[in-house]
Amino acid sequence: MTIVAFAEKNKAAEEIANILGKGNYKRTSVEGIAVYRFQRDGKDWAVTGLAGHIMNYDFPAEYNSWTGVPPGDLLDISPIKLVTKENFAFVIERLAKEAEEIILACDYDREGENIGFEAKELAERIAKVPIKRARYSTFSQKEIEEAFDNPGEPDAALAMAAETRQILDLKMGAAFTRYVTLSVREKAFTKEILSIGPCQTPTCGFVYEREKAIREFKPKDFWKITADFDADGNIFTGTHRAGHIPEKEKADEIMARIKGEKTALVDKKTIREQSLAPPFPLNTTEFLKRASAFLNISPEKSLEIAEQLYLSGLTSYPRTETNKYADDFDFKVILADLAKNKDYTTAVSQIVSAPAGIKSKNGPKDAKDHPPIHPIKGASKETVEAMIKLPGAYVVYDLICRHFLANLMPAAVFEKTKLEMKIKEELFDAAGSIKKFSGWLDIYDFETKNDKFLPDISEGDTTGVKKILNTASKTAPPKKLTEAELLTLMDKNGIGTKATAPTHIETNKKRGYFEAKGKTLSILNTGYMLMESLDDSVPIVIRPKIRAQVEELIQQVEDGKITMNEAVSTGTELIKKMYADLTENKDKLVTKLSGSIKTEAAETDKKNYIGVCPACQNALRIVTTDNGRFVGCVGYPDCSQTYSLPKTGAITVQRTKNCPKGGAAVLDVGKKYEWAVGIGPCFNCDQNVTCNPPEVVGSCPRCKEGEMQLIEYKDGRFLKCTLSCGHTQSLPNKGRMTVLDQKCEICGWNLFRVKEQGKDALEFCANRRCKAIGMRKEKTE
DNA sequence: GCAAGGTC
Repeated sequence: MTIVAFAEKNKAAEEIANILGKGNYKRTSVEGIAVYRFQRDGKDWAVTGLAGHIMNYDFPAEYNSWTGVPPGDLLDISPIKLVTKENFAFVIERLAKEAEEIILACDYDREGENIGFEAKELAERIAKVPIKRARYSTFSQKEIEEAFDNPGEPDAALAMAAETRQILDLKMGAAFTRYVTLSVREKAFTKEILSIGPCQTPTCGFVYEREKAIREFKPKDFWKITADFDADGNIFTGTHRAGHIPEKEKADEIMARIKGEKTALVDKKTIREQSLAPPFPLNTTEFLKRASAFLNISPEKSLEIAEQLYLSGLTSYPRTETNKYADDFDFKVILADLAKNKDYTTAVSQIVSAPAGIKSKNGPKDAKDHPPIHPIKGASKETVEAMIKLPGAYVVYDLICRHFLANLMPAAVFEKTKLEMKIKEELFDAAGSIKKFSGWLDIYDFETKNDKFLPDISEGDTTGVKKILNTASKTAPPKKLTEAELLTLMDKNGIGTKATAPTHIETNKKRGYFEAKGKTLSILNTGYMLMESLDDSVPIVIRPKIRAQVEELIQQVEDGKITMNEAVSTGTELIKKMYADLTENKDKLVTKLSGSIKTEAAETDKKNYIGVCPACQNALRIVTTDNGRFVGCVGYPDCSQTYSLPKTGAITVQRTKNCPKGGAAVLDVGKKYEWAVGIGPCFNCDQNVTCNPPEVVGSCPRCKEGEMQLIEYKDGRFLKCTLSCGHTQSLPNKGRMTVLDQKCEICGWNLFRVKEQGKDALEFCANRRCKAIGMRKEKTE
């Protein structure tokens, strides 16, 4: 008989076997899954690692049909739990047969308890043996031994808390997703799924809120007064104390008081040292934020790289909330190894030779899960790239190493100088900053902090005033949300976990709700329309509150205050209420979303795409029917915006031209003329001369007042006076003709250049009344 | 086909 233990993952199982077996264990394999066997106190032990959850909730098969089951019905039925990783289930059953006792040894948290219960459920189908729980937070000899010497009882409440989340998330996600997707498909053809979820939707909500703030932003005027001071040729700038002045009169008053002043007084000078502490050790969220901000790598990719670095033994486990090292953390071995990389040698020797010893600047979070992300081994760029074939592998490794080193280095020190300058009675502020001691910044050069110098002057000194400026300006709209900011918002609001935040961001990208351009996120039309309609109908869904409410129910289950069933039914009621709000506003939702989907389709149909509908912001495109053609909105029938088009002639939409009168687009009709959508033919327009300036070559030799204009038509070309004197002149009809910038020295007309195929190009004056006529210059190409 | 959470 054997004592069987289940850990959350293989790596943990091996650690446990190593510690409990005192380095003496045997690795066996069942169904390709490692089982570690060893002896302890005369007993046989078997430890295996699962792979996170091995079961998952789903609806019974008869509810799989999206069209056959009204989505709302999903809220009234109970999902069932099914095994998703059969090979692990097999190993659990196999080990249960030989077990005299089972110890659940997954991570010490809510999901870990739940994963243990999955193993428990499968094992209990096979054998009735005592099932215990080993609780540990680190893989130290002492903690592991204690955890397995005195295992406790499994915590059903904790495990059921996770179960509550699983059921409520599935119900809400499935019902909402099916409903929105199917409703939109009634009006617009799309194979895409429009998903809604308790984490992904608030995540999109953050991007939407920022975008909305940008779109609704109204810039405000302000004035700013600055002065350039001259201290013995050293020029520095100060800003008037009033800062941003919203009223022009006020700024003008100040200017009037100091106009023409040539000297200023150094009224006050303060110098203080400011130290900048190194960053806390890296936890997952902080790591993802920095990788995005410094390296421009998406959270999803960063986590994937960190996972590979971890599996290759280069860095530690990448999923942790902790940003504090344990008291007995061994920095020395790692530091010695890091010195192998020449980029780190100097920093390492600084750290190990510090008189006060090696000291970490620890953060406040100790989630008792894993140590902060840190390097395990020092490696060169070539080594890392040879081990991990992912773009960005080395820069991510380098970031982790530099962060680790920076954290152990002394604070940087800056000297901050403030000058209060007085021009008459008006106060101006100037600030300077000089790095006195670089400390950790030596190794961590991701954020550059440039020095800003001020001249060496003292209180009571006077300086010259070179110029005083009153600059009119406008307040700037908020900036687009960055991926790093989004991660912060998610973390603060409890949306997702350290390990899932990147997935939620990725889901939104995959659904076409928002996209990343470099570090910044931009909402896409579908995402904006979805959020806007949800904001109108079920605003709670796009805000973090929805997660918080479910989280509170879960917490009550965890605390044993309510049962899982009670929590599920309360939670389901909450979802039903939201679902009712959603269905009540179906029309609005569908109109906006189907319009946005059709707009995307129209935008890719370049030939017929016209532009944005002024009435509804969807797409305008050319519609051709048996009765002719016109420009219509994809939002039809909800939007009936239309424009007529000329009845004949091939139409080409000009992408480079905008109609100054506000036509929706400018079209070429045949090769004959232009037409502005919503305005009409360009030749009837008073703006035509501005839009299509005639090409003139010189003054009219007959009336002397008009200019000779080049007229080109299908069958030929000639010159015609722009005034009504009626003078015309023919031009050679063969070859490609261009009017040159160069002028005829005799008559002042622009020279012409004609190139016939197979012949040399000719440049000449075309003026029949010019004395230069006939003096054609040959030009070889 | 739908969620979010583990882990690979």
